[in-house]
Amino acid sequence: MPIDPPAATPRHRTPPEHAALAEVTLEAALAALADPVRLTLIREVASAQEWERSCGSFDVPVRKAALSHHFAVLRAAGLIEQRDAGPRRFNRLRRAEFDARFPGLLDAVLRAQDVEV
Amino acid sequence: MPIDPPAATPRHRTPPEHAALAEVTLEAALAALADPVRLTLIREVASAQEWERSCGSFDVPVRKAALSHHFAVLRAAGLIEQRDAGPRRFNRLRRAEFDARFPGLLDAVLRAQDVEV
DNA sequence: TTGAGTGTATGGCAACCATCGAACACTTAT
DNA sequence: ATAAGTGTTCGATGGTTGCCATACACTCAA
Repeated sequence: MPIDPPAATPRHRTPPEHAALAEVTLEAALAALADPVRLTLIREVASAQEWERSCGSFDVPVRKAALSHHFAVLRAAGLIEQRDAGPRRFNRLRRAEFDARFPGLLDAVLRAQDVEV
Repeated sequence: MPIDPPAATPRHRTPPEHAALAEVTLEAALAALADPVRLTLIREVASAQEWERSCGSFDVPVRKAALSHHFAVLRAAGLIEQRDAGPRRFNRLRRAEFDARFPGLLDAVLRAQDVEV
């Protein structure tokens, strides 16, 4: 593996990669949603403005390394898009695109009520 | 645990237990659907008559022990109901009940098209 | 330049899950 | 009684996953 030459101009963080929805399988989409932490993330980002929430602004009981992993899974499933702004990474739900790929799935998940205890 | 007394009349196999839909969590439902073998089972049982397909009649690339496990997961997720008839165990999709618990979810999953290769 | 803030990458670990072979239980037919 | 067919349970195994701590990379402000 070649070594990067020192950058003459200040390097920028490599922007996150996003999945093409056409290549997301149903199984991957369901697996991404079948996790309590990721479900919380999706619900919160769904109920916020686009690009409003940065990755660290979510109240989930995991450390930031695990959180970063969960966001990578959500990106790979085509569920969220991320954009860097300064030191933070902001999120939006890819609702229209995901709906086009899996019609009704995201709505059904977001509408589902949890059981009363 | 008490020992069963010898049965005077011929004993019957204990019928399968089915989940109460109210107690099925969204996470459990999604996890049950996020497996290729189980997805195949659900699709095939959905496109057949009720009580038409016995457990062994599905064309999935696993042995019967794993198959039995997958059916247990689908039962626990409230997705299928099973009934014994002779030596076989027949299946039906609990479509109406599952729809009432998670409106639109099963339809979205069954409507989802797989990616063309 | 230094430091604080934010997020990612890596390595390790524990828990979970899908699978199998084997043994078992039950039903039906011979 | 025997045998064939169907399905479950058990124990073991290998792979995956979720998590953490640590180290690193980048941005911005002081």
